[in-house]
Amino acid sequence: MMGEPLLLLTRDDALATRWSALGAEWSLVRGYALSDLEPWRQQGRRLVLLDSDTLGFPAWSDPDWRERLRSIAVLAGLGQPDDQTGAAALRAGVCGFCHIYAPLETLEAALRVIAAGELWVGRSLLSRMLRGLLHGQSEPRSADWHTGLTVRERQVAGLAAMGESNDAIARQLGITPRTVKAHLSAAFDQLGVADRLQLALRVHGIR
Amino acid sequence: MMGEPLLLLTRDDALATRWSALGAEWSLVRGYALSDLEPWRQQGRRLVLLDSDTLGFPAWSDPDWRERLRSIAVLAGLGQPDDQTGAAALRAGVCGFCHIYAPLETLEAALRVIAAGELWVGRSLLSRMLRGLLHGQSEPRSADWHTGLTVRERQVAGLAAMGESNDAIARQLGITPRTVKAHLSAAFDQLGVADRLQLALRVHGIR
DNA sequence: TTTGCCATTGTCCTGGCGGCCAATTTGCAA
DNA sequence: TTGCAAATTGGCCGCCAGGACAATGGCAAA
Repeated sequence: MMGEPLLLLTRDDALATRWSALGAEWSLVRGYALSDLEPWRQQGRRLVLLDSDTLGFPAWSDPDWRERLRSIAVLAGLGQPDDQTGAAALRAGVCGFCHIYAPLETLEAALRVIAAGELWVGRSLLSRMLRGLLHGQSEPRSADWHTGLTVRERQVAGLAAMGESNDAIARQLGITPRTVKAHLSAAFDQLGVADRLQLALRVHGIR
Repeated sequence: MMGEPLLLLTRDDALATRWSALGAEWSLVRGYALSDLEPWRQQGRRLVLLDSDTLGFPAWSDPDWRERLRSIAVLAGLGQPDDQTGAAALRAGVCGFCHIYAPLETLEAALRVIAAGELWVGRSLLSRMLRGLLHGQSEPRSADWHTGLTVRERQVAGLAAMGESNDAIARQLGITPRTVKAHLSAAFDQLGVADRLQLALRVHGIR
């Protein structure tokens, strides 16, 4: 039950619930704002899991980030782990990033890596970085699958794209399965896809 | 209807049918064996779309490949576009590779690129190459999602992972939807997944 | 030849998914 | 204040997917 302290920084209670299963390996502490980072570091803690989706903080390009993240190991959960955002987050000083709704096994693996002082970078960004090296430029492509979607629709679409069922999504978000279907339908229309598999392919940059 | 000649090299009639839609941009010629490459080059043709799945040709490590592929632009369709296979194919001299059942838009884009003398390399390989550079070694991980699957099951699983419906798969393979379901069920059991979305995530290296 | 794997197809059935029509509440902007 | 957009939920209905149970023919190894 012990383990290194891990700060879960998110305003999304559903997300915090999802992350709470990490308690088996780390001592979880819930945070709600960026200002929680300062005391965390001063207490000698290092590990942080950061939700960049619901937190509504400054842009990654903000130079303040480097100071905020100094000497702490932050894993950033991104709504859309694409090249732009991921690279920006890395430049800002995070030690890694992954999908905001990544499976717990992935989060655990990533946290272990950054806890060991390494970097954890998703395949997506790596691919684009290398493509940029080869071709001299990187195309944004599917980086913005979520444009036109509302916040809630993004959440639902993100979970659906990770293989979650409507009921599971409903439970995690604390809403009715019916509402999940409503948001999903809206996302389908917006993205021009017919079902959740097509949506998943879109979200993950396939086709 | 004109356009640069493109050699479709496959023994899989269903695949050839699928590829036939490329006829809008290129003058398609069907090939059935590796020996068709030789006259193709001698006629001054360059573009080739190669099915490495059903062709049953020598391993990519075979040094003959470089000679066979000399001065022609070959896009290799791989059953499993992973780091091992992709890298080997590139070393063998192909100008690019992609999923054997990649959507036509992807094939078209790839063919245009290699027709222009560029390389077309999937994100998967790039990611792993860079990961190898960062960590000193590359883990096989999800590279072998197809182990334990029969040839037919791989075909079906591959198509399902690209978002095709059972009926669509049946039509493309010339079999009954019922048979597709049989192969899919077998694939589900083998891979330990419950539905086609989970299978897609597995196939594409997510989770 | 027997055994076993693979490909193929059939029917029945259940459950989840997605579409369609409709309603309420809340918060923000004109 | 009067909208308007977003979030929420309800019911109904049709379809496809996947599981259960079962069968046949081909082909290769033992």
